[in-house]
Amino acid sequence: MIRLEENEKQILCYIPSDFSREFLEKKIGEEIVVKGNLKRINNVLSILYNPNVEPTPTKSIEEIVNSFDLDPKHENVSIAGRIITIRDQGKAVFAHIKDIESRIQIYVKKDIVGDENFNFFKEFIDVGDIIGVRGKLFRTKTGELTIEVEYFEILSKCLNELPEKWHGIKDPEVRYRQRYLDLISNPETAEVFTKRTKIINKIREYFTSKGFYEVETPILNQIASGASAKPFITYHNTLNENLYLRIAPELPLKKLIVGGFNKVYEIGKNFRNEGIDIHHNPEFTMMEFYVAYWDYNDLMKFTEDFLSWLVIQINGNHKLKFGELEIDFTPPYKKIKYFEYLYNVTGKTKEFFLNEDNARKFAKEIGIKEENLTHPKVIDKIFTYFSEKKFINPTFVIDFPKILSPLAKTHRNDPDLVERFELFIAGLEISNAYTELNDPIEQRKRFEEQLKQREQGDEEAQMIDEDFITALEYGLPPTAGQGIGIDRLIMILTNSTSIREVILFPTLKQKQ
RNA sequence: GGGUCGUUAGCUCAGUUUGGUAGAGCAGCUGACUCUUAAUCAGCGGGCCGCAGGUUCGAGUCCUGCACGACCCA
Repeated sequence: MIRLEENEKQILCYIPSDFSREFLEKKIGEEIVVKGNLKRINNVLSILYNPNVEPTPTKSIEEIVNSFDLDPKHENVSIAGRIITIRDQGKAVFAHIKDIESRIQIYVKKDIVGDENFNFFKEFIDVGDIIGVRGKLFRTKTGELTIEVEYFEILSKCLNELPEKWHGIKDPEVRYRQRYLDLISNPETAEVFTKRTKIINKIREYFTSKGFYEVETPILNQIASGASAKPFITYHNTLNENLYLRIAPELPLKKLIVGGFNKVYEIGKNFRNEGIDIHHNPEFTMMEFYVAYWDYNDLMKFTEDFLSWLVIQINGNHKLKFGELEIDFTPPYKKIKYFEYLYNVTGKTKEFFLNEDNARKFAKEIGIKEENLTHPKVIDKIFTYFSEKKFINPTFVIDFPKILSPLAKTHRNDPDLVERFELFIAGLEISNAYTELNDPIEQRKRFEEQLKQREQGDEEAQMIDEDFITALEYGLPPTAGQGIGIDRLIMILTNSTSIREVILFPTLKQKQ
């Protein structure tokens, strides 16, 4: 269907999604100025994108809905948004207009807008169009807040049909590839992503109130540092060298503590060249923060205060549902010692697991393929095997083996351990933290140990970063630092069981 | 990497067991209706059945391969 008609001085047209020049030429009548010149057709099309945005919205739909909850008193308002439903009553039309947060009903009455405008509305305005309206607020007899339209204008034409109004978009592939359709047609999706923004705003609010500086450190680096992960490699033309996308911002942030910042944090994307599943996306949002003169005990206290505050802000109380689970964020959170836990579930001691032959033999017995793993990785696998999905309420697993933690400070009471914890919630690893290793001589030894593991085939072992060691040589104060997986935290706070449900445009394979 | 499932109208889905003219609801189009809200009523149009092969007189349906996606496992 296509129609080009003159309405006063405007030319309006409906363009089907499969329109072509030939199609237009064939269909356009002789009396119409457009003759198939492509430029001219574009001019006609440009009318669809009206540059005169009038009426300009005075308030968002959300603000109007919230501020006129009881008696709207025929207040005059202007709003704009996308039409999602139209109910034609003959000489009056009801429609709903929405944006990301809210929707409101409009009432277009022939008596009020006049015959010509009313006919124009019925003829040319479709579900999906973006329109602006001005009018008086009232309540219908069923009590719904509604705008009685006095003036309206089409602001942008929707050339395709919207997804079904009742079921929305279900196909996960379409939801991820065309997220805008998901946001338009599925209110639950819109809620998750507006909540995501609110959560991140609240995090910034909290850290700012505690005296932290927010900083930005490089994404492009000569060395991928700060975590055990495979990096993405890219290339800079004029420098003529390969660069790595960061896998963590840890080392640059610690350099800022050397520089005199006492409290810093960064929220940003990390990139890890690894598999994709419900808990992993190759690019994901990480928060890291560092505090001079704190240790990991201070961090645990801080984390309890911060998380329980955040959950109240977002959820209203400390208990929230996650899938089948109920999670209680009331502090204090349980602390479980790494090797104590392993002893309780296996009957084997720290000394047993720190012996490589024992660890490998044990791993084999429980069905872990250990042949291609380094000793630290074997221990890590064993711990994961016994702890996976076990810690539902927020739980700190503390005092990790030193050989798993090349950047963490040796435990004050045990040379085999480091002062490190991971925070688990709903069985997910949400956070990783430690008292920072600030001895440049020991840091070099730890890096050299990593190099050995790399030579043994562990592609995730960390690379030596000489610049970082140099920074440590100038003196890193005693410091504690923590990383928080923001996407996973948002999953828990929005009851989303897949990471793709909290990332607007998750990584997908190119469609052929 | 392995397994299971999915891909049919713009959208949500039937139809696959047992091969035989491609279906519904919503959306769209035409008409009626000045408080509807999954509006209602009457009528109409709409398909590369993911792609490529194969079996068959005949394939949306059976077989093989491929693509993309979801879930589970490693």
